Amino acid sequence: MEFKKYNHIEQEKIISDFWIKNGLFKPRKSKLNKSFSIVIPPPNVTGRLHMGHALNNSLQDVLVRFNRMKGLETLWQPGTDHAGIATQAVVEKNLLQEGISKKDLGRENFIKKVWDWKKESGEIILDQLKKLGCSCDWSRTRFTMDKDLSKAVLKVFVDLYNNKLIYKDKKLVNWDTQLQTAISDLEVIQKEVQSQLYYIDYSIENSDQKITIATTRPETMMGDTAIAVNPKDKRYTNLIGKFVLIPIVNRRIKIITDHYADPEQGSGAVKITPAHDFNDYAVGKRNKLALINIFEKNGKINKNGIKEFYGLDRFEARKLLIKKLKEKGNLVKIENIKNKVPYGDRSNSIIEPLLTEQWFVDAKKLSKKPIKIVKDGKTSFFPNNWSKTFFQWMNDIEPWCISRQIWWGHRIPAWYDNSGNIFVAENEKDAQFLAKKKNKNKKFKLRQETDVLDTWFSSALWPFATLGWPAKTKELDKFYPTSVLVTGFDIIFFWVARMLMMGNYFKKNTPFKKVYVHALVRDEKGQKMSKSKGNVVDPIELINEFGADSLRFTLISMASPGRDVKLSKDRITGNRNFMTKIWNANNFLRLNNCKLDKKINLNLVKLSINHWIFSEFIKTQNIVTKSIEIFRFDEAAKHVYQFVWHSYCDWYLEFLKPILNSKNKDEIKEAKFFSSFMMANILKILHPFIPFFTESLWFSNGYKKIFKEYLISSNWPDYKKISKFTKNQIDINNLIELISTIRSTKAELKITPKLFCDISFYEKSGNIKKIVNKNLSLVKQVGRVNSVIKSKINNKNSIDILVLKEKISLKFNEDVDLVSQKERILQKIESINKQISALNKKLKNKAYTTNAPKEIVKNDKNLVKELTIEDEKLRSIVSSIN
RNA sequence: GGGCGUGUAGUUCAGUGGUAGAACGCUACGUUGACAUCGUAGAGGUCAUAAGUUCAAUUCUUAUCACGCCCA
Repeated sequence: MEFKKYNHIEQEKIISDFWIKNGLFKPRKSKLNKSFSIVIPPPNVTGRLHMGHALNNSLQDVLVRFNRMKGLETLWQPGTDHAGIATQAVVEKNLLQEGISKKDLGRENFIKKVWDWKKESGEIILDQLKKLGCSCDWSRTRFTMDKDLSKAVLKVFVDLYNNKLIYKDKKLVNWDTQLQTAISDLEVIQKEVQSQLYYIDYSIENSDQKITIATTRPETMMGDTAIAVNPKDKRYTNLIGKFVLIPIVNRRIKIITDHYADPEQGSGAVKITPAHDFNDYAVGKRNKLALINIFEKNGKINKNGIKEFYGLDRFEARKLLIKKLKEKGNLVKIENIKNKVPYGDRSNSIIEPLLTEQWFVDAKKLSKKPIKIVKDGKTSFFPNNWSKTFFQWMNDIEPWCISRQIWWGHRIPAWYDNSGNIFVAENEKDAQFLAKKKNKNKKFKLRQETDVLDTWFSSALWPFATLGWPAKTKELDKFYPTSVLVTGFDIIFFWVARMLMMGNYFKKNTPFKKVYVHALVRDEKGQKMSKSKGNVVDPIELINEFGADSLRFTLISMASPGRDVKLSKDRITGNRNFMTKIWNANNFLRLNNCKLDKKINLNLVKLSINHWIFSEFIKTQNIVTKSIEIFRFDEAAKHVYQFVWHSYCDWYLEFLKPILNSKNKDEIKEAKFFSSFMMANILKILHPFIPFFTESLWFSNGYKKIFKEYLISSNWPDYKKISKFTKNQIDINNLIELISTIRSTKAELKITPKLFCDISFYEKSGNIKKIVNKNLSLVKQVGRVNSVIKSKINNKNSIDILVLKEKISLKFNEDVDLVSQKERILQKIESINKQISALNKKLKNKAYTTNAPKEIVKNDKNLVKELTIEDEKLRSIVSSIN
C-alpha cells in the first residue's frame, strides 16, 4: 500500500481555517476556575513577520496551547500598534509616488489616507501570525489607534497631567532633523564612526595669547557661550576669567572653570555650546551660561548664526567654516579619531540635540513601584539576570519625552488659549470648561496642541487597555494581571518597563507575573540578521518550504535561556524529517488496522511492551510538563523528540510487529488499540509544538470520536504512574540492552546483521533468561535469534558475551573470529581494572570515606563489587577461548 | 570606563560538586511491507587557560585570554 505524503501547505490552511471558524482560540470556561493570559507584543502595523517574531510567537503559542489543554481559561490577546513615525513614513512615501505631498493634503486628509492604508495593508502581519499557527483570539484583535484604546490614552494622559506626572518643558531633546520631530533617548543609537577632531585656536582678548580647543562639530562654534577648563588644570590658571573671541563669529565669551573639562582630553580646554550638547547644557546650567540655538528644525543654520551661513545645512556649514578657519590661520590641526555619534533608529540620520518645548513623563516617580514589584518578585524575569538590566535602567531613569512632531498618532489632549494657558482634558468641551473658569469673562479662543504622543505611550497601556480599561470588564477581572509576557530583551526599556509603570499606576497591580525574555535569532554563522548584510531569512518562505510546524519545532527546541538562536536550514530539515517519521509511523498503524475504537481501560492492559511504552510515556509527559512550566522549551522539545523517535518508533513499533504477526487474538487486539492510543497521546503532547500536523492526524485517525474533542481543546496528558507496569518497564529496558549487545557483537565480529543466532544461558537463575523466556517472540524477531538452547554451547562458532553482568552464549552458523574477540575482551578487562583500582584508591582515602556523603561511598563500593564480578566473568570468557 | 553573558565532540548546543550527554555531521554496514526524509553499529571531548576552596572541580571562587551584547 502506498501512502500519500503529508502536504503541509494544504493541511495548514485547512486546519487554520477550521480552528478559527469554530472559535477554538476563544477562552473557554474553566472547570478548574483558573485562567491563563498573554498579551501579544503588538507588532508594528507596517511590519512583516521576521524571525524574531517567529520565535517570539512560537513560544507564546506553546504556552497558550499547553495551558489551554491543561484546562485553564486561556486568552491570547492579539493586535498591532500604530507605529507613528514608521507608518507616517510609509504612507508619505506612497503618496509621493502619486506626486502628492503631506502638506498639500493637510493634517485631516492625510490621516484619512493613513487609515485607508491601514485598512488595506495593516493586517498582513496578523495573517502571517495565523500562518505560523498562533492561537490568538483573533475576534478580539486590537489596534492602538482604536476608539477604545484611544479613550484609554486620553484618560491616562489627563490623569497623569493632573497629578503632575506629565508636564511641558523647554529642554534640550534629541531632535531628528530629517523626520523633524523629537525622539526619546531610547530611540537614539550611539554608533562608533570615523570622525575628524578639529583643533582650533581662540585668541584671548587684549593679548597675544591663544587657547586651543578641540571639537568634532566646529559649526556649533556659532552657539558657543564659554570655554571651560578644569579648575585643577595648572596650564590654564592664568587664563581663567579672561575673555576670548570666537574666530569668524567674533563673539566675546568667557573662560570658565568646570570639572567637566578633562585635562587628559584633547587640549584640556573645551568650548561650551549649551544649546547643542547635553554635557554642555549641564555645564551651562551650572554656570548660568546663555543658550544660543543656531539651528532650524531641519538642521540648517538659523539667524543666530553668522549671516553668510544662514540657511546652510549643518554639514555644509562645517565645511565652509573649516575652510575659513584655515584661511585665517585658526585651524591648528585635524586628527582622525573614532567616536560615538548619535543616530535616529528610524531615520538613520545624525541626531541633533535641540532646545524645544516638549511634553515629558516624570518617569522617575512612576518607576518607584515597578522597581519594588520586581524586587518583591511579584513580577519576575526569566532568565533572572534581566532584572539587573531592568534595575540599572530604572534606577537612573530620565524624564521620558512623549511628544512627537508628527501627525499620525494620538493627538495630545491639551488646548491653549490666546495667552498661552494650557488646558488638559479628555475633549475640547472639557477644555473649554476649564478655560472659561480660568479666563473668567475675558474672551479666549482655544487651539489644540498639534503634537502627538510617542507610540510606546499607548503600547504601555496594552495589557489593560486591550482588556477594556477604563471600562470595568469581566475580561479585566479574569485576565489581568496577565500570566506572562514573552518578549525580546531589546524592548525591556521601551516597553516592559513602561507597561510596568502604567499598569502599576492605573491598575494598582503588575501587568504580568512573569517576563520571559528570549534571545535574538541569528543566521547559521551567528551573524545578526540585517537587510544590509543580506542575510535575512524570511520565515514565510521557510513556512512555505518546510511547513510552519518544522519551523516552530526548530525555533522552540533551540530556545535555550540566555543563548541566541542560530538558525540553519539543516536544522529545519532535520525537524521536518521528524514529522515525516511520525507520519510513517502512523501509516504503519493504519496499514495494520491499529485503531482506537473505544475508551481505554488501563487496568486491562496486559502486554509487557504496552506496560513499558506507557511507563516511558508517563516519564516523558512529566518531564515535558515540568519543562514547559519552567520555560525550558528546549528541554521539552528534546524529550518529546527522544520519546517519539527512539522509544515509540525504534523499539515499540518493532516489538509490535511479532505480536501483530502472532496467532494470539487477544494480544493482537490489545496491540492494535494500544499502539493507536499511544499515538493519540503523542499527538497531544506534541500539539503545542507542532499544532497543524498533530491536529491533522487527530482528524484523520478519528480520535475525536473517542476523546470527544478536537486536539486543540483536548486535555493535556496527566497520567499517574501505574506501579504494576513497572516490572515490565524494567524488563523491556533490559531486553533492549540484550538486543543491542547482540547487534553490536555481530558488528564487531563482522557478521552480517541479517544472520540469526542461537542463544543459551549460563546462569540458571539469571534475570535475562527469565525476561527472554517471557518475551520470546520479541527477542526472536527483533533480536534475530533462532532459538534458545537449553544446553551450554561451546564450539568454534560460539561466543560468550556479558549482558547486564550475565554471561550468555551466542552461536552462529559461520566461523567466528575468536582471536580478535579475545583481544577486545582483554581491552575491556584492562579498562575495568583501571576503574577498579581508581575506585579502590579513593575508598582507601580516609578523608574521602569520612567526608563524602554515605550514599556516594556506598555507590562506589557497590560499583567496585559489580566491576569485580564483571571482571571475573570476562576473565572466564577469555580463558574459555583457549 | 561600568554592567551582563558566552567559551563542553567536526558543528550547534544541553548538563552536573562524585562514571561527560543530545541533535546534526562523519565512518562502516543494510535486515522484515511504516519510514533511504530510513535502519543498525561505531569513531569522536585534558569540559578556554591558570591558581584557589574541597576528600573530590567540567561544575564553586578569583585572575587571565577570546568572543558577544547593553549602558556611558
